[in-house]
Amino acid sequence: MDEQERMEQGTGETLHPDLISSVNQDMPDEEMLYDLAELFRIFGDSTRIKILYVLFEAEMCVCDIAELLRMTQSAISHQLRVLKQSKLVKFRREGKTIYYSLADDHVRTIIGMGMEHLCE
Amino acid sequence: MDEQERMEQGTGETLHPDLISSVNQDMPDEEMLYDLAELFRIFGDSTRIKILYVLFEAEMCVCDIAELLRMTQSAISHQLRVLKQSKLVKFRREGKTIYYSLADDHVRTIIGMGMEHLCE
DNA sequence: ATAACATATGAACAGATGTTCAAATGAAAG
DNA sequence: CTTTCATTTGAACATCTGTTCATATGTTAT
Repeated sequence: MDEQERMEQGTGETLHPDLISSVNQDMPDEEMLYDLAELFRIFGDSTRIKILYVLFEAEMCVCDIAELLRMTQSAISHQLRVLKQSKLVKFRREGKTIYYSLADDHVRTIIGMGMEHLCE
Repeated sequence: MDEQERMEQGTGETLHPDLISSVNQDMPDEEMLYDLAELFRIFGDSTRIKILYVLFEAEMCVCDIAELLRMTQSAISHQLRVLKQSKLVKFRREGKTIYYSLADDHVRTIIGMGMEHLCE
């Protein structure tokens, strides 16, 4: 076993102690990574993805979305609540009906990235 | 109910029928949207996000990652399996140890997009 | 006021998900 | 072969998640 091998395999405690302490310093704080995961978790449900996709094209009221996706209005409303809390959609009231739309262009970009990854 | 009522759209049928049929035609097929959601679901867990983040910096073996994240090697292995199946990480064997690394640059881009959305 | 309608909400349930634990591979060394 | 080490795997468990159902809120019209 030569010197290089010895460096790589370490002595017993850890396999690559230098690498570990080096990477440890560059890690963003716990909370940010948690928030990041939480953001992606929102996109990680096909009902929500469909809602966002549908809102790509136009603002829409709850019952429109419900019919488009052939789901109950309640289910859609629950998911819109999640999307609202994550600031991914916004809404405006017009009489009895409430129109939802995408909050900003990041949604488009993020979903676009996902599409690109799939089409390979 | 009579015919006149039916024609007048007051029957509770739909709020915006034209919009619905228009958007309906532009919808990608069900399966693609499902796959898209599934891709994002992978990013939607903080353990997996941390693993990916750590692999930004260097290829690493399972026990390194486990120590960096202060988690059991088993938990890490289970998650690496998920990431492997989604083609987000790749690996190579070198003796007893297995080195994992990012499969391609899409991972970086997608996570980057998420970061951008958060920092607003 | 009441009725009709669009949406929201809470509780409950089934199914999915992440971690742990114990045991099983698989590879190198003695 | 046996031991040791790095990793994988399966089952069990507790937690989380999405939908449904029934009910509540809020708005407009009668």
